[in-house]
Amino acid sequence: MISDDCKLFRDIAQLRSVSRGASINNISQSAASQYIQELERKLDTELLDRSTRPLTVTPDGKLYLEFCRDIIRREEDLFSALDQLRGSIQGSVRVASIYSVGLSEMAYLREKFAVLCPDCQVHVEYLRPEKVYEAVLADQADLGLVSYPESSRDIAVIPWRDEQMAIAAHPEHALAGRTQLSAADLDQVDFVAFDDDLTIRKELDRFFREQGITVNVVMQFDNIQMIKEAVAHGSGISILPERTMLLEIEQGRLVSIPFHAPGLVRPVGVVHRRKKRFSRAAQQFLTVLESHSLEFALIP
Amino acid sequence: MISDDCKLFRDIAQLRSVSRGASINNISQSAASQYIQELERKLDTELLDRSTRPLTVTPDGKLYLEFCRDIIRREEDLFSALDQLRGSIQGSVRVASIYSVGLSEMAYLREKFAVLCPDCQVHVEYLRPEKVYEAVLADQADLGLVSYPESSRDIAVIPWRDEQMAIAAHPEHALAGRTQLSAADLDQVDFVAFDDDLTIRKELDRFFREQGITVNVVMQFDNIQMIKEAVAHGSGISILPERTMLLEIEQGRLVSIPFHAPGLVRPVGVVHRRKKRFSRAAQQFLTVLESHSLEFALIP
DNA sequence: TCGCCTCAATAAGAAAATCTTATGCTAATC
DNA sequence: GATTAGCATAAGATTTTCTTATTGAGGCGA
Repeated sequence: MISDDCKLFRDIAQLRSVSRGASINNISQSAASQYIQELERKLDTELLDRSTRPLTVTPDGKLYLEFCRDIIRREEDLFSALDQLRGSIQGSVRVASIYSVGLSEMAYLREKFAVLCPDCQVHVEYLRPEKVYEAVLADQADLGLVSYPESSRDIAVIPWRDEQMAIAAHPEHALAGRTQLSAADLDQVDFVAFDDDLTIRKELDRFFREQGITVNVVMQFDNIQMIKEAVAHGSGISILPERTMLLEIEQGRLVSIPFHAPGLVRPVGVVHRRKKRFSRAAQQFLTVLESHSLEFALIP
Repeated sequence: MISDDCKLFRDIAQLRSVSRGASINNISQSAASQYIQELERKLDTELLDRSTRPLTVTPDGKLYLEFCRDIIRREEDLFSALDQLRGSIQGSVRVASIYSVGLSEMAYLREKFAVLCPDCQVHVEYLRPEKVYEAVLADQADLGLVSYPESSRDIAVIPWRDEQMAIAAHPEHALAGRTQLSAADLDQVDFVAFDDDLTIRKELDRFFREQGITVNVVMQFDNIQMIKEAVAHGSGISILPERTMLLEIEQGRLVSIPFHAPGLVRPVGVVHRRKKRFSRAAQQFLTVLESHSLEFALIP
């Protein structure tokens, strides 16, 4: 450490003895003597007056002693500041999430995390999907929760869960009473869709094509919230991750109709910067996510 | 210097480049790289994030950067403080003198010194002879002016001048009219002497003995001032360094009578601590003293 | 996506610094 | 003036630091 030399000088000056200062610092008397001489040569001054015994500290030496004490103090401050920073960084995880991982689910995740890692902190920020990637890339978030996660050179993906999709319909809708629907039932239906540049839209389009049906896209939005609003307003039906409708179903604003559509799931994953080591908190949060996806393989 | 490492880190962090930081500090890129790694190992943290280009300073690195800047600043402060101290010490000389080096002569010495060394300062303190030695030994004075200087283990002597001795008499004294006296003229005269533990007293006693005369010691004092008072009061004659009487002669309170007494001089010398190096000012003051003793080999 | 360029990391060994042991020298003390 | 304790010095070993040469990786333009 930078202050080792300072400690040696301080001890020698305080004890007024080269040899005792040396032994305290676990070096030979000779090494200490040579060190002091070298120091005096560098500073071009006399720090200790060895013509008396015990030696005395010259005025210049007193200045230098002050300097050394200061350096030692400052290095200690640095260490504690680093410790604190390390603690707070290691003990915190910043999560950027898309909106559709709902508030209530996130609250549940936080609770489980708090049990596992009581001294840690989670910061959750809800962002639009592309902003989630940006946040992760810019190291503004340690973990990103996105649907249809895509890896790239700088982004790695940890799959989290595949969300079951279901029909979303207004309670009064013609299909609302049905307990089970097949794809064929959706042919020519009024449909509230995702924007056509979104992966989920492409997946649904592909699904319809495979099933040989066509839907009548009456509106499209770039987020689930607006789609649910439109469906609740009676503009048409839609296909959404079932768990994202739970609140509206409970409120009687929507109904969900299960339907058999193998492979029609929305994958959600965790994205993170490649090469970045996870903080302790981030590792714990991942553990929570993992156990959560097992626990609620379907709908909680 | 202690802050060399700090400078290297500061430059690397500021320039966001290991290689440029290295070249600024005149070391190879490799050395700088190894240094940073060693530093990170010691602090057990990552200071620079090399996964991006140009590299970025981590939060820990920013803390360390602050630390480095602080150390650099403090070392600069130390240097300037040392310079200042050195300047003020090197530019000052503390002189301890016996009283009989008169005020007017000292004023003259100061003038000559001021010409030779305009940025320097002299501190003169008048002390009794034994106190002069003490002051020099205790490093409270750089130079001591004493008569009959004695060297010892810790005290070295630089002879300065031998002061001519003359008879001091009251203007009305029987001998006052004489232009030249020999020792025989002093036989049985009333004499104001120095205390018998003083070297000058012993020297005079030896002189009288050698000349085969006896004086009648009517009073004795440990300092010239009192002797002059007694002589001026008419208590008797005395033998004093001629130059110490100049003021009283001018005032008509005393007369001095030259007399032939080879070997009867009062040596005055400069004493100083052995091994102690003279400050620049002290050296200059010695030069002044030397040239002064040549200039006024006798009485100015 | 492929070179290309720049920059950092690493390897190996040279150079320099620091340290140790052994011994000499000096202040302090009696 | 002899002894003791403590600092300085010498010589050489050890450790650290540095350099050159090379490898590996990010950034960038075609």
